[in-house]
Amino acid sequence: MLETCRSCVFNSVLFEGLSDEELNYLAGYASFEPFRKSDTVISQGDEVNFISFLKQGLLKVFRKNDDGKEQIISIAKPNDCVGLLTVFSDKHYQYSIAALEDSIIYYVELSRVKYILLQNGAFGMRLLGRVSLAADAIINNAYNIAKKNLRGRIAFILLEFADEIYRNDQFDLPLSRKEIGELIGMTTENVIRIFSEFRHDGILSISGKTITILNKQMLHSIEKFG
Amino acid sequence: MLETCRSCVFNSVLFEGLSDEELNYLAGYASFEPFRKSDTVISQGDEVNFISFLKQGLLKVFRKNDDGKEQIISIAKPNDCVGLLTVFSDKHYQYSIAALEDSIIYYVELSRVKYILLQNGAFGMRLLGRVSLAADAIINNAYNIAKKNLRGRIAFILLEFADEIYRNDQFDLPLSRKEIGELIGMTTENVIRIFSEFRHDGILSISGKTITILNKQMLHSIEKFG
DNA sequence: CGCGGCTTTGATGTTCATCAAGTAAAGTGG
DNA sequence: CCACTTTACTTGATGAACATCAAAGCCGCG
Repeated sequence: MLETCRSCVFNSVLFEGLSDEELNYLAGYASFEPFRKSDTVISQGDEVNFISFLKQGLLKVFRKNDDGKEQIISIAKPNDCVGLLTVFSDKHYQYSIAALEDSIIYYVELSRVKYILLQNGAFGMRLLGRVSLAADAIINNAYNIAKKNLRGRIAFILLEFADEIYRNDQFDLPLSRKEIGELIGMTTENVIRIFSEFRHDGILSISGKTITILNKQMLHSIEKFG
Repeated sequence: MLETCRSCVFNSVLFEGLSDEELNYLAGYASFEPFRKSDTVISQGDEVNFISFLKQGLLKVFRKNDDGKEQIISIAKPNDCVGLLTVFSDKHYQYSIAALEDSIIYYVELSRVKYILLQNGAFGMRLLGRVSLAADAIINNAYNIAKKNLRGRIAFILLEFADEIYRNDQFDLPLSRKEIGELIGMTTENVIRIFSEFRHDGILSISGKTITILNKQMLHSIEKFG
């Protein structure tokens, strides 16, 4: 298992700098699990026993509002440590997580991570950095989206899918129109309306879930000034 | 200095569990600085060399938008570790900080904290918990405010000042109407309009900066359903 | 005293959510 | 595999919430 771990991205992201002994201690109890599209990975309220790492696929992190509506907090992409932020602040997950595509998740026992944390201060410092960065990203994202108008928000997430997730100007949306609304805080109807608008303006070509970005420059300026 | 430190809240909040030796190592190079109302404490871009702790007073943490407008991220109150979140993720502050009231800030050298972090894993674990909690709080706050309507947002921050900061239903607002707008994402005009509305409805009594909450129950239900 | 920033109120227009209604697609059970 | 049900998608009409613009009084400060 050690060799596999050393070469796995999980290692390079989170566990770099650990000794072979430490890595073995973790790896011996590491595991992985495949999920099918739309499977539930974690339910709000579940006990936090593992650190989870998305090896392959795409997840949505979401929670239920007071009024019963779902709100998507973030999209996890490959090589993300899922829910790293809450692992150290709560014994129970405050969010649910579901697979948007077929996914593979690696687990390492949290108790073992904590054990090593106590021995190895440098590891703790790296973790601190990563947790802080993750928090910064979420906070920045939330503020950026909140201050944009609807067209700007749609442009923003389209560019995110194209540039950050699929690295291609044509891709299949892994989210329904409704879910997109839940992600960027607007109604389903307006998501559709603005998609149509962008299609009429020749910015997008849309066929069901398949999106092709035709005028990226325009999309960028809508995102910036929206 | 050791005795002072042991009894200081800074200690109980962040440095509990450290040995006398460790605490001395930090305390020997701790310092404090008083600020007058409206003084700048930290400027966006400053190098992060210290962990700062607000002993007394009130601060605003803010940043400039792309369009030049200021946006208030959070209000720091006594016993808060100011900017704890960015200390471990960046070498430079991404936010500016200014004093809303006369304040006293304690500093501990970051390099010394990091040195102890390397020696003492338990300290790292506590820090991780605190950083995660701070992030959770900011994220929750942002989402909660964003989904409220304007009356709900005003109710929310009035209750925050009354219950969390001043612990009194009468208090002097430390923020201008404009700053309140920057804090909860609305225009100055609408802040004023809703203040007036609340006054007419007998919920508040307003005299310049001095606010008295007359009908707290009403305010709570506006905050909840807004 | 006069200037600039803060406060206040009113009028106007834009943006967005909501409601309604219909079509298309995707599960589901016989 | 087909009828049936549900869920997703789409467009239009309407109204509410909110920003913007305008104008005037107020206050502190050099």
